[in-house]
Formats: sequence, C-alpha cells, structure tokens
Amino acid sequence: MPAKPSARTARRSGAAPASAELRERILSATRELLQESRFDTLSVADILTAAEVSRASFYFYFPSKQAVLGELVREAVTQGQEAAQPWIDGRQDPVAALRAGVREGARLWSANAGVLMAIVESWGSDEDLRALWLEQMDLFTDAAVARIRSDPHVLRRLGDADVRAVAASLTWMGERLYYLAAAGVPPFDDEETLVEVLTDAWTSILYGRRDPAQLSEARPTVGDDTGSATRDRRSS
Amino acid sequence: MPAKPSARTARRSGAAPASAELRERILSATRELLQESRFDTLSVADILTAAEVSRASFYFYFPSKQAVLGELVREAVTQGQEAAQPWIDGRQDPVAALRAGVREGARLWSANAGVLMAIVESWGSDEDLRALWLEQMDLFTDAAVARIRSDPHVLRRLGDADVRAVAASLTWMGERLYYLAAAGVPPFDDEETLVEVLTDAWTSILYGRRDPAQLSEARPTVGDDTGSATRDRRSS
DNA sequence: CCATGACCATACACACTGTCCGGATAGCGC
DNA sequence: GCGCTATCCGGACAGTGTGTATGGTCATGG
Repeated sequence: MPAKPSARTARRSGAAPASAELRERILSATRELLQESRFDTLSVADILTAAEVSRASFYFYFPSKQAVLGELVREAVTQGQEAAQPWIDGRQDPVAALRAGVREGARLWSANAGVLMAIVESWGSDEDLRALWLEQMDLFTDAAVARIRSDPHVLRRLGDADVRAVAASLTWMGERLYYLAAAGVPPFDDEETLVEVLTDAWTSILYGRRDPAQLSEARPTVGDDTGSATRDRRSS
Repeated sequence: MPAKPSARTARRSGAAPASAELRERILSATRELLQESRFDTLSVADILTAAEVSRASFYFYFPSKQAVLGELVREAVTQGQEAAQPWIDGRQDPVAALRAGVREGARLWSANAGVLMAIVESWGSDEDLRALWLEQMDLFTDAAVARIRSDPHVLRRLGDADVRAVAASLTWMGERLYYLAAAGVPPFDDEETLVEVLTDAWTSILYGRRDPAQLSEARPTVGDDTGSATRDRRSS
C-alpha cells in the first residue's frame, strides 16, 4: 500500500537547526495536545504529527512519552514552589498568605491543567513519574513542616500529632482538589469555591479557625448543594 | 503447527455448570490478580489464564476488563456505605463515631486494596468507571451534607461556607489518603497515623477542635518526620 | 567535494484488545 | 442409546500501539 509521498519537505528550510530544536518542538506539541486529550489516549504517533518530527527523532531525544511528560511536569512544578513561598517564610499574616498561595496554586493549575492532570493520572503506572511526583509532594510537605515547626501557636494546637503526617495530608488534599477542579468535577470546578474550601480546611486544621476576613470579601451567596451532576471538562 | 490438545478437559466435570458460574470465576480471579498487579498491567489474557476461561467466554459475560473492575468496585463499596452509618445517623458522640468510621474505612480499604486502588487509578480513563466512582463519592458527600445540616453547632461554625463543598472536600481527602495508604506511601502506610490524621482533619474542620479523647488512647510516641522516602507496597 | 551529523521514511517484532467461527462436550428429552 | 441444544473452547484475525533497526537525504564545514 503506497503511502502518499506528499509535502513533508519544507522543514529543513527553517532558520536554525540548533541542536535540540526538535526536542523543544516535541515538548511544546505534547503540552498543547495535553490541553485537549488525556495523556493515555495520546499516542506517540499523535505527537509525531503535531510536532512534525519523525519517530526516529522522537526516540532519539526521549526514551518514551512518559519521559516527555516528566520533563513538562518539572517545568510546571517549579513555578508552584514559588507560589507557596509567601506563606513559607511567614513574614505576613499566615492566613492571608495562605489564601494568596492557594489562589496562586489554582491559577497555576488551570494554566497547566493538561500537564498536571496527566501526571496525577499517570504517576501510579510509571516508576519514574511516580518518583517524580512523590518527590514534588514531599517538597511541599517539607515546606509546610518547616512552617509549622516555626510557629509555636500551631505547634501547641497540634499537640502530639504527627506534624509531618498533618502536613502531608494538607499537601495531598490540595493535590486532589486542584485535580478535581481541573477535571471539571463539581463543586470544585468553580475557582472561588475551590479557594475558599481549601483555605478553610488548611486554616481550620492548623489555626483552628476559619478566616474572618473572608466574610468581608465580596462573595455572592453560594446557593450551594443540589449538585450531584457530573460535568466534565474536555468539552470546552 | 499442532497445539497440545492436553488436559484442559477437567472442568465440565465439576458440579454445576450453573448459568453464571464462569462469570463468578472471572470476578474472583480478577480480584485476586489485583492484589499483586496493577490494573493497567493486567491483560485480559492474564485473567483468562487465572480464571481458566476462554477468551470467548470472557467477552460473553463482560464487554471489557473495565466492566469487570466496575462490578468488583460495586461489591466493595457497598460495604463502605455502612461503615459511615454510625456517624451519619448521629446517635453517638460525633467525634467518636467519626473516628470509628474512619478506622472502619481503613480496614475496608486494606481488605479491598487491589480493587480500590484500581478504580482510583482508572476512573480518569474510562467513562463508565468515572461515572461509577463519582457517584460513589457523591453518595458519601450527600451523607456528610445531611449530617452537617442536622447539626446546628457545625452549621454555625461553618458560617456562610458552601456546605456541599466542605463535605466533598472531606470525602475526597479521605479517598486520597486511603489510596496513599494502600499504595504504601509514607507516612500514610501506617494505619494508626492515617486514622489519627484523617480524624483530626475532619473534626478540626467540622467541630473546630481536635479530639481530646485521642490523647488518652494508648498510642506510642510518634517519632515523626524525617521520612521522605518512597516505599511501595507490591513488594510484600 | 565529500564526509558528517541531523533528520526522515519505512518496516518490523511484539503485545494487547475485541470479534468471529468451527468444533467439542455434557445434559436432556425421547 | 440418539440426536439436540446450550455452553464453552481453541484458535485465528484485524486493528492499534510501542520501541527498535535500517537505509536514505540534505545542508554544512573542513
């Protein structure tokens, strides 16, 4: 069966074949594809087409599509570490800093929804991705632990509880809620709701109170519950 | 190429070829296989071998291996609904009931670790499984919402927060932590730690206090933190 | 002017899924 | 005992993926 030997010869003409240019193309293409497809339904062939790269080249730069995802995750997550900083170094009001961090996290997640959803869905099935993701979660946990340890008020409140376990819980609760938000699962698909509930949870657990400040923020009546539906992202 | 026409003829001899007997064999075999393999690395062929069933028969009873998982999940999750009952109908001390429910949940998860890990890892990639799991989580959420609504103390404390969102957060935090425990991710791989931290989180958020009772329970010094390692189940 | 390195097309070995078909066999009515 | 039918089996096949291997093309630079 004769394949069409059509126009696939207009590339080398481009400016610089700078060493790892194809590598970049692969990365970008994958990142974009992930915005509309799930990682596991994405075939290498799809990436090849989108990046206009040959199979051989792909496997020259990456050992597998999982490796590509790993790279993208590292990129995305680096920014995340920074979002948490304000709360970590604890120069501001903790609750305010926390809320700001949570909101920043939400922004970050929606900006990189494709990549982050992909890693969350895939770290269970690939050794390298698993190590990568667990390491990232550990970093957040470490930061939270440090912050908690440096706050006598929180320490007292926590009593004899396992500080690291508490910190890890908070980290993973965040991971899950952000993921659900990105996946369009109600009620987390609404950013405002997400931020409120996450912040409340963190402050309740650590500081034993809900943030009074939130009441002053302009937030329309919630009109909550009665929502058992299952709406999905991917339909936009 | 002559295949060995060997001993595959010792089954029909068995007692009753009662209608859906093969179906049962498939279910059990899969359940057992899931205790040592991940769902996505499990091929239909593996199930066929384990259940001593032909490919044709398999596809007669189930449209796909996902459907098998769905069935197993329904079985496992039904028990879960009951575990939550004591807290739901709220005749006992809420915190005590909560703690008991959380512990029961932990037991349930470790008893059905294979199946439950499988659904958690797979609901993102299959329409039916997704609907099934989201429905289950919604059921738990509904129950929590009802319980919260019927408790003026909690209601007051929650203020204008979105009740359903809070309930959903608690549900999903549980899902994630139980999963991590089953997956052997520290510090949740220790049941005691898991139960404590989950109960504390729920009570902190809902009742604004940690349970004083827990201090009286015999619980050895935690010797917490300094654990960033990544140990995996599947190695037992 | 040709060697080299970057890249491509193609095709292959292997694995898995889901479908289809020609039997084999056991129980059952007769 | 005899054929019927429901049930189940082995095996083959098409379709789709992945990862590897082979040989060819083209621009550049020595």
